[in-house]
Order: sequence, then structure tokens, then C-alpha cells
Amino acid sequence: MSKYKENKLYIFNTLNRKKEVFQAMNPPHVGMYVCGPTVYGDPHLGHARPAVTFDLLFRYLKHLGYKVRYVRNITDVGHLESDADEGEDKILKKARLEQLEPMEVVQQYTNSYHDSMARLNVLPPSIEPRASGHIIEQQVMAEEILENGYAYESNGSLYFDVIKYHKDYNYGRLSGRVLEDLISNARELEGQEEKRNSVDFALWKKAAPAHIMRWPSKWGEGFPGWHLECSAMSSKYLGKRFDIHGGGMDLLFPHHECEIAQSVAATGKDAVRYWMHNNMVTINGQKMGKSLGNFVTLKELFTGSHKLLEKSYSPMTIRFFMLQAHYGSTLDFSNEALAAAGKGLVRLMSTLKVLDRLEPGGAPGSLDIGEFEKKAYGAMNDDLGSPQLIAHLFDTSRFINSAFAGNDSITAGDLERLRHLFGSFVSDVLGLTGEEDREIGGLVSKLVDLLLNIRLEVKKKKDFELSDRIRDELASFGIEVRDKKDGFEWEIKG
RNA sequence: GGUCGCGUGGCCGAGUGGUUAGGCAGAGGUCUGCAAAACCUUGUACGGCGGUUCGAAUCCGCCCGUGACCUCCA
Repeated sequence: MSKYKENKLYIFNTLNRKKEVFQAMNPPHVGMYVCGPTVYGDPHLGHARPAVTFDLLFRYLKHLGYKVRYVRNITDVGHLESDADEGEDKILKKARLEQLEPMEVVQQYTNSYHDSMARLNVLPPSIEPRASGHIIEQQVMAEEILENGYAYESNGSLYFDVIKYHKDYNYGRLSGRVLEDLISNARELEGQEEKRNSVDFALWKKAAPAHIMRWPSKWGEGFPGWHLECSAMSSKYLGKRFDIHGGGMDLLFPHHECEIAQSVAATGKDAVRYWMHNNMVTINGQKMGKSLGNFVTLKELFTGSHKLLEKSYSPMTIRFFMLQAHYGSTLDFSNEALAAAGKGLVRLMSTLKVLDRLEPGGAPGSLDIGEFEKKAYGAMNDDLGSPQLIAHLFDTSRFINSAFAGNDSITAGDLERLRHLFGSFVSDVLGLTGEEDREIGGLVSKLVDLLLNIRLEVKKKKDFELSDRIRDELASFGIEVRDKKDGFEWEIKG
């Protein structure tokens, strides 16, 4: 029995600004598309948020029994820089600075992105298409839009005719923009003469002579407009109409608004049924930006090599921290908050280990396992309420520890159920892994055991000076010793 | 300037028209030779001013603060 039949998953659909029951078009199949990174630099905190958010959705949908095709693109066709730099392409610029071939830059940072995502335990998507590998598809879609009369050619470039489109459809219904306001608020920018109107956007852009990334087309040598890749690739792999499209709130306008316009102009229909947007990350209450000097890459977080960081934070701590906030809220990073999340994570993960060793007792004890199950699913069904889910896990964690300490009990049947539930929510749904189980060589393990067994004998002789010395020195290597009634436990701590 | 969002206790962060979020930090206790871990108990709260209501932190208005976006920039 698939769980999705008995769970009503509500998700906040940006299109209607309401929580709606998620109903797959063709259950058990679900198609979901998420805007991936432009690979011109190491991934930063801002990249981790959508990755973790939609990884949570991907995992939960799979947990519910859906067969999910998750498409997340890599934008490797450079896009133009806005500030100061006279419209220079990001990837080209990086390539010149680092004296690399543009595709070399793309490969390097794609690898870097994959590496950081893997460390965050973000599952790889089912398909990860690259914009540069779908030039034809983008040209075909541009052609369809042109044929339908919603685009025009101008000096070797192709532009989307927003005004024309708005007469037949509704430009702005996702982002809540009013076209007239957009037109009246438009800034005077250079290189706009080719457009009929300032609100028009490029489907295909003629390449300037210096532009290395270029492809032939019937309109001349050039490259696709930024918004087009997502429309073309999503429809290629998910069909003309699919279930979920996700991305950061910063992409809502113009990117996603333009995607809608493109799909409707090409096919006459909306492609996406549920639009989901994760909120942004701030650092010490400030927006993250290169100019503000608070731009932190994931590598820097993992190693602690940034002047704002007091220490390094493990990938799992970052992941846990993000999951403790709802994806729709802004999330503020600070050393204090990260450190707190790190400790909370250790607590949760050690409960998982305790649960493994917990023995059932005859008495039912205080845990209502059915209630726990209901609350856990209820939290996730409410627009991915990972913070509430985690709160319920902590509540249950207290019970597990109490039972382990002999102050509570659980029946064998309930224990089995609890292990399954607790484990699958922590590991499968939230995607949290016990990274503190680092590789300990068998030899090290034996040596520590030997030392602690000797310490046990020393303790029996009440030589606490020596026994404390052993414990303290082990602690200085990062080995935490915990004395038990008739033995000991130890663990390597970060 | 325009559009949209947010403002919760020392820190982070849920939630709700009248009943405990949770984590971290703090205080007290149990256990322990001492620790650690665990468990028990515990304080501090809803930006400001008005309004609606029997009752609002939760709804409405204004103000302040803050964030995102504003056309080829994730």
C-alpha cells in the first residue's frame, strides 16, 4: 500500500499563494524540475538552500511511494553580469581571469557543486541536463514561440513580445507584477534599442564578436536567452505539463514568470501545476553578497576558512540547520546558531544509536507510537514542516533515552515500529547521517579499549588520579569517555 | 520609488483568535569517586501605536525596522 494514498500532502503553491493538496497528474509518477546553479564559482550558502529544500521534497515524495523524476539543470551557458561590468558574460569573465577554456570553468565548478551537494547528503537528481547540451531544443522552442506570433526577430536576436502575450494571456500572474508598472518603472539600459519594449526578453541573443560561447542558428551566431533553457529542458524530460517546479524566491521574477510565458506562448498551456519557492539565506541578519564581504562558500563553511566563521561546521550541521527552519522563511546564519544546530544534531544522532541498543520491556510505557507516527506525517504533510518533524523527533528522543536509562519502557512490537519510523524519518526523509562515525581503524579501536580496560582496573583500586589522567588525555585527542555502571563507552568527537 | 515577504524569549526557530513548540545557552536537582552522557524541574516572548472582539502575539490599519525582486544578474 503506497503511503501517498493515505497522506494528504499540502504544498504552498506560489501560483495561488495558498496551500493546496498535492495531487500527482499520473500517480505514482511525479515530475519535478528545480532551477540549478550557474556554474561560474564555488557553490555558496545560497545554493545549499534550494538544494536541501527540494532534496527534502524529493525524499519525502519517494518515501510516500511516488516514483519521482527529478530534473535539476546546470546552467553552463553564461549569462550577462549586470553591475558595472558592461554586460560581460559570467563564465567568460571567469574563464579569462583564470585563463581557462569556458567549458573548463564549467566543468570545474560543476564538480565543485557535486562535491558539496554530496557532502550535504543531497541526492543527485534523476536527470541533470546542461543548457549547453540543449541548444537545439531551445532553438526549436524559440521557433514555436515565433511561429505563434509571440516573438520577433531584431538584428540577429529573437525577443519575446511581452505586450502581445499579455493581450492574450496574463504576464505577471506568478509574481504579482503589473505590466503597466513594469513598463513605467523600467530603467534606461544600454543595448535595449533592439527591443520593441523594455519588458521584452531575449529568447536568442546575437553573439558579439568577442563572445566565445556561440552556436549557429537561423537568426545568426548566438546563444540562448537565459529563461529558455528551463522551459526547453523541463518539457523535454517531463513533458508539456508536469507536477512541480521549484527554485529560489529570487527567481520568481523575472525568470519563472518568463518561463510561464514561454511555455504558454509555445504550447498554449501552462506547463507547471505547482510552483514552489524556497526563501533566502542571510548572514548575521544581512543579505549575503560579494560586495558586503559576507559571501561564504560551502567549502569555507566545511573548513572554517572564512573570517566570519569562528570554527568549521560540518555539512550535516548545515543541512540540519536548514531543516530546522521552514523552507519558506528566511534563514539567518550566525556562529551561535550553527553551533547550537550542531549540538542538536549530535543529540538526535546519538538517540539513533541508543535506539539500536534499546531492549524491549514488558510494559507499554509512556510512548504512544501511533500518536508519534501521526504527528510526524502530519508535520511533513503540512507543506514540508521539517521544523515540527524535528521537534517531534526530539520529543521522542527524550522518551528513548529515558527508556534506555530504565525509567520508561516499550513493548517489543512498538520498539520495532519505533525503530523503523524514527530511522526512516531521520535517515531517509531528512537525509541526516551520522558523520561523527568516522573511520576508526580496528587497531585504534583495540588500543582505546585496552587502555580503558586498564583504566577500569585502576579505578577499582581507587587510583582516581591516574584514571582521570587517562580520561583527560584521551579527551585531548578528541576521544570522549563516558563511564557506565560496569564499563565504559567512548566516542570520537569533532 | 514600486511589488511581495518578514519582525516571537540570551541565540536560532515553529505555531496559534482563549491550553507546552523544539533545539542551543542559563539555573536547580538525580546519577557519578569526580566528570561526561542521560533524565527531572525551571525562568525570560510575541517590534511600536491604534482598531475589531467577551478575549489577539494570532485579524485590520498606520508607523518603525528588515529582506527579496524591479527586465537579459543564482
